[in-house]
Amino acid sequence: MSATTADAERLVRIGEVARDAGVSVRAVRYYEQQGLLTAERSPSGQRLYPREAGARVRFFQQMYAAGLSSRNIAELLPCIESGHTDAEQRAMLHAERDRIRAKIDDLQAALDRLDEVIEVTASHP
Amino acid sequence: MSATTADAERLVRIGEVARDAGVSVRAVRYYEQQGLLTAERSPSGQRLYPREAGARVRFFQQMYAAGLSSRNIAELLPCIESGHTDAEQRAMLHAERDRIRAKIDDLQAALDRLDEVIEVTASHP
DNA sequence: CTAAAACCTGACGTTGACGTCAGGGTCAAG
DNA sequence: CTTGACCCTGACGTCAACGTCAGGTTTTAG
Repeated sequence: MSATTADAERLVRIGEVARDAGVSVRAVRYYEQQGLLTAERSPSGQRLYPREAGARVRFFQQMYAAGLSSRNIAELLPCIESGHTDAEQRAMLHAERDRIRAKIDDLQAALDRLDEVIEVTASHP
Repeated sequence: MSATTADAERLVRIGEVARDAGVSVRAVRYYEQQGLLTAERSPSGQRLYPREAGARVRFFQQMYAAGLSSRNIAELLPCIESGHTDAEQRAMLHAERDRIRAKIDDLQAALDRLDEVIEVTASHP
């Protein structure tokens, strides 16, 4: 009830965002440089983030882990925030999805090969 | 029947291996440099490979795609060829298998997130 | 008030799997 | 015989997501 204008102050500094997301401070600055993240500045110039910043950074990590580049993620963000996509964005989304699917299949195939090796060599200690 | 000593001559040059495996000639030379591949040499110094070399290179590609390094693959090869492993090798094999499994899960999670975005934005053209 | 902890801006370093260029042999075909 | 197509050995270039160091300001704990 008392939270309409009062908690706009609930801002955190970069170190907390980094710890929250499990990445380095350097990484968070890098994301800003890549246009993935923006920050207010304190009078002395320190970055101030809303508390959701940590979750946002974890999302970046998830996308990076899936093989998306900073550029891809940057293109992805407006789609999420606006809920709207143009033709080019839809094409990108589908291409990335297909790429990830293919990669999962590749990984599964590689996993099977490794398991073969493990099984065969398990009987010959 | 006539193939006991006669087809040791069935050797191919690097370009054919590369085409066969779908990689660059440079890549094949790189694999040799990493100790993954050995080649005979013609009198003039050209590399000569047995015809299975293409399949071998495709195997490398599969492992690279799974995130193994040249070093990992190099450690893997003797396990395959000898069918024997020591403790360190078994540890590596298990570690890599677990890593790949975890990566598949990560990719699946990322895929789900992407699909969410695609589904949401599909209704808002 | 002071020292440690955290932040700032550059800017160069790292890593791996190649790409690419330089400069030069080799080999079947016409 | 010469023109391509293919091969050779270095050796420097690339790209992305940070790591790391330098040199300096700010915030916090005591």
